[in-house]
Amino acid sequence: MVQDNGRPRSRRLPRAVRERQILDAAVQVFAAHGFHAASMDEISEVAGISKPMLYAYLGAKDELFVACIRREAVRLIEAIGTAVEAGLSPAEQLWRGLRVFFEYVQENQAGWTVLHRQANAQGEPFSSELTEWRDRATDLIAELLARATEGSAQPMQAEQTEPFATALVGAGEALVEWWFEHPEHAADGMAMRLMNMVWMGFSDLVEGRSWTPKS
Amino acid sequence: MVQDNGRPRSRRLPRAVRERQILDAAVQVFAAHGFHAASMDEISEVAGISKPMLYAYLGAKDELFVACIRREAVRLIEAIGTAVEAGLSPAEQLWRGLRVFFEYVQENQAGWTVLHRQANAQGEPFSSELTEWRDRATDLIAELLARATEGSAQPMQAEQTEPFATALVGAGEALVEWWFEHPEHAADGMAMRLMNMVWMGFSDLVEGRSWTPKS
DNA sequence: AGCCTTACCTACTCGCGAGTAAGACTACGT
DNA sequence: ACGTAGTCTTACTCGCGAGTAGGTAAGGCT
Repeated sequence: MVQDNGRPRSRRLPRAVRERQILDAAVQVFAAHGFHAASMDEISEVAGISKPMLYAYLGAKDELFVACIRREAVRLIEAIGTAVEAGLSPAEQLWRGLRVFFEYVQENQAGWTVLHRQANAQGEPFSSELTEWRDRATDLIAELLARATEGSAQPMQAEQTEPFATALVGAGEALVEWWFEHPEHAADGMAMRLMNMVWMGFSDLVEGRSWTPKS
Repeated sequence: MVQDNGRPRSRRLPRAVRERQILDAAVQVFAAHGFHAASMDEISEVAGISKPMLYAYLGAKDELFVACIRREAVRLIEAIGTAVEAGLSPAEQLWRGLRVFFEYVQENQAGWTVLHRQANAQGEPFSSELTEWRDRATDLIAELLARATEGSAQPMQAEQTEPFATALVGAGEALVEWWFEHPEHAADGMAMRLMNMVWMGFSDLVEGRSWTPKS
C-alpha cells in the first residue's frame, strides 16, 4: 500500500494541478504493484481525490497508464538530449549521456520502474510506448558509435552499432537494478563503471587501462 | 488468445504427465498475457484439462506461477552449468556460457519471457524467485572475472566484478530482446557479439582488435 | 463380485475492482 | 441575485475471474 499523503484534501484546485497530482500518484502506485494489481481506488486515494475525477481528467485505466509512460519517457529523453551537446567528442558525449541517465533514475525511481519494468511487461499497447523511447535512445547511441568509427580502419555499419547500442542500454538498465540494492554509490560513479566497461572492455581493464573523464 | 491444441482431451493420464502439460500451458499463457491478465480458465483450456485439476495438481494461481518460474530457471541454470566446464580459460568459459544461454532462449522463447519479463514485473513474492537465479548467474560470472584478473597488475575485487557481471547479464537480456526482432541471426553469432563487446570494449573494436573463438 | 483410489467433470459462489449516474458545492461574470 | 461552467462527491452497477462443492467414471486389487 502506497502511503496516503494525509493532507486534508485541498479543495477546488485547477485542473492542471490535479492532473499533475494524479500522474504523480499513478506513477507511485503502478511502480509499487504493477499495472493490473494497481487499483484505480488506490490511485485516487493517494492522489487525494475521488475516483470520478480520475476518469474525468485522465480517462480509463489504460489511458492513465499510457500517460504515465509518456510523461516519464519525455522527461528522460529530454534530459539526455540537453546533456549530449553536439560538437563534443563521442566518448565525451557518451559519458555525459550516461551520467544524466543515472541522475534521472536517482531522482525518479518510481518513474523509472514504471518505464522499465511495467511498460515492458504489460504487452502490446504499452510495450510499444516503451519501445519508441528505447529506439530513440538506441539510435542516438548507435549514431554516436558510427561517428566514432568513421575515420578508423573498420567503420561500423548500422547492423553492427545497433545491437551494440541495445546491449549498452540493457547493461545500463541492469546496473540500475544493482544500484537500487547498493545505493551508497554516487550517480557519476555508476556512469563511470558503465563507461569503462563499454569503452575499454574487460581485457583492457585487466591490463590496467581504464577510461577517465577529462573534466 | 493462446491456441488450444485441439486434441480431443486425452483421458486418464498419469499425474506426472498432466503436470508437465499444465506447466507448458501456463508458461505459454503467462508469457502471452502476463501474470494478472492470464486467466486460470485459459490455462486449463490450453492444457486440455478442467480447472479443478489445475488446482488439485499445482495449487493456486500464484503457486502455479512460481512453479513456472522455478522450472525455467532450473533449466537455464543447469544448461549453463554443464556448458561451463572447469579447467577452461576464463575467456573460453564465458564464451561457452554465453552461447548456451542464447541457445536456451532460442528454443524456449516463452519460458524466457516468463522468467525475464513477468517475474520481474510482478513484485515481491515473485521477483525474488528471479533474483535468486540471476544472482547465481552473476556470481558465476563474477568469480570467472575475478579468476581472470588474479595474476594481473590490478586484481579485481568483488565490489568491482559484481556490478560488471550484473551489467553483462543485463546486456545479454537486452540483446535477446533485439534478437527477437532480428531472428535471422544465429545463436552463436549473438554470443560472439556480446563476447566482443564485453571482452574487447569499444575502443578496441574501433581499432580492429576483436575476439574470436579458438574452436 | 465388490470396493477404493485416482482422474476428471459441470456448475456453481463470491469478492474485487473498473467504470458511472446523478447530483452538490463554489466562484465568478454580468 | 442568479446563471453557468468547472470542481468534486457519494453511492451505486456489473462483469470477470479465482476458487470450490459435489459428483461421475475408470481401472486396479482382493
